[in-house]
Amino acid sequence: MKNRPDVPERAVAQLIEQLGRCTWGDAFAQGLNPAQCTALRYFGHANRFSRTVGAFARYHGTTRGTASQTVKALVDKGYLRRRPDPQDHRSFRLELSAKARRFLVHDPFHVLVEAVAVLPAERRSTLVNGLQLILDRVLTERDRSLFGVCTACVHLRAEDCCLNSANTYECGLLEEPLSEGELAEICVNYEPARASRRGRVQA
Amino acid sequence: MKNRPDVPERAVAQLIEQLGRCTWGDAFAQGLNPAQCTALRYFGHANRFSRTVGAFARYHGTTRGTASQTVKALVDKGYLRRRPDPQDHRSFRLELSAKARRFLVHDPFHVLVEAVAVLPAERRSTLVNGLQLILDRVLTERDRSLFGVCTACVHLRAEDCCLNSANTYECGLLEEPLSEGELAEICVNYEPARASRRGRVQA
DNA sequence: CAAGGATGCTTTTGAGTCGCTACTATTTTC
DNA sequence: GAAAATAGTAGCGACTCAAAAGCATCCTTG
Repeated sequence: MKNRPDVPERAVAQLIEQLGRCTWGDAFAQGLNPAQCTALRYFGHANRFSRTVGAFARYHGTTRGTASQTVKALVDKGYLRRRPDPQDHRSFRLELSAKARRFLVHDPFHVLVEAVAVLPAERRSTLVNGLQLILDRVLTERDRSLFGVCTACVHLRAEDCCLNSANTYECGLLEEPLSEGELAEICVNYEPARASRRGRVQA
Repeated sequence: MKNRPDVPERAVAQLIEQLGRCTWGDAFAQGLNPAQCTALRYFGHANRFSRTVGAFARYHGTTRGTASQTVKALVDKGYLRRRPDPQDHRSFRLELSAKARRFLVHDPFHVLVEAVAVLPAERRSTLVNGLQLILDRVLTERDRSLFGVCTACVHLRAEDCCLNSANTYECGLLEEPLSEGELAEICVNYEPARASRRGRVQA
């Protein structure tokens, strides 16, 4: 059968596009549109500094106006609750309702997750690394914000002062303490720990 | 920095979603919308059996009606030419115009392709395999058509009859000869060569 | 060969998204 | 304090998309 001659980068790109498109199409299922599904997933995994309209707009690569409409729809439908930010009175924090959490359990997105799950762990690991590299690169190219978890962020400060088993963390940028659980949530202020972000010189 | 505890399939899925979304947003660039960009790319890589409205509709996971509109817009703008299918008088074959080829050269999609290109070839290879597996699985789950190249298709017949350097190919399904160049194009009649497609029993 | 159904495609229609511009309110900077 | 930056909202217009209805052609089956 003549093993394929080379692995053109084209093929990877095409697969990514089609897979993306695929997950996109699911979303009309439960009366929510794709943007709204993405938003719910986002607010389910974003840390407390990032659960705002603006941060979601950046994550989704859209305008604040559009993001505002998406969020409004979700609030009206009872999936999100908004409460004023105690520090910044222009801003609102958005929280998932129980209804939203229930939705996420049956998220059609799971088909994709399960499809990934059949790969052996090692395989998944290379996938994650590869995709993350590609994503970082593309986002940098477009001057769009990166999003990532604290454990890979340059701003994370771990203060294992006294006991070594119960060390505390904080965000060096915002100077806010971080609970253990929050370390795995994605953040709008993420900056890769290793200097993998090229360019970004001016402005 | 506490290396990450496990590689949850969630992460892969999330990356795929974000990357997909990312390429989606580009597309407004040149006066074309995302669907139209995808269509141009599709018709640039689909083989002659698959350059029809219906095949594109299946590829894109949309209705023929919607696909028809997309194609019509591209024809009106001079990106696609349609000519009647000599065999089936209901159908039309769609061909890229020179304008379309020029567009594809500057396709914003290339940012993604180039981002992929920085990975070493071996890495890309595992990426392709992994993503292909995921995609096949997801598409099967949704009862959607798979698309793939002849070289990986069960219908390919290679007839290296006389000279071994100049062997000819044909599609066993359509019983049509295939040129060497066509082997790398994607086809709507693709069926994976290895029996990797589970289920699909009835109808 | 004729009837019925399947297939390929188009058109229309209506709901709904998205991005743009303009706007208010709050915060920050100087 | 005034000016600039930032968070968010509101309204508008362009446009997508899916659904349904319709037409032409092809294919079966008697």
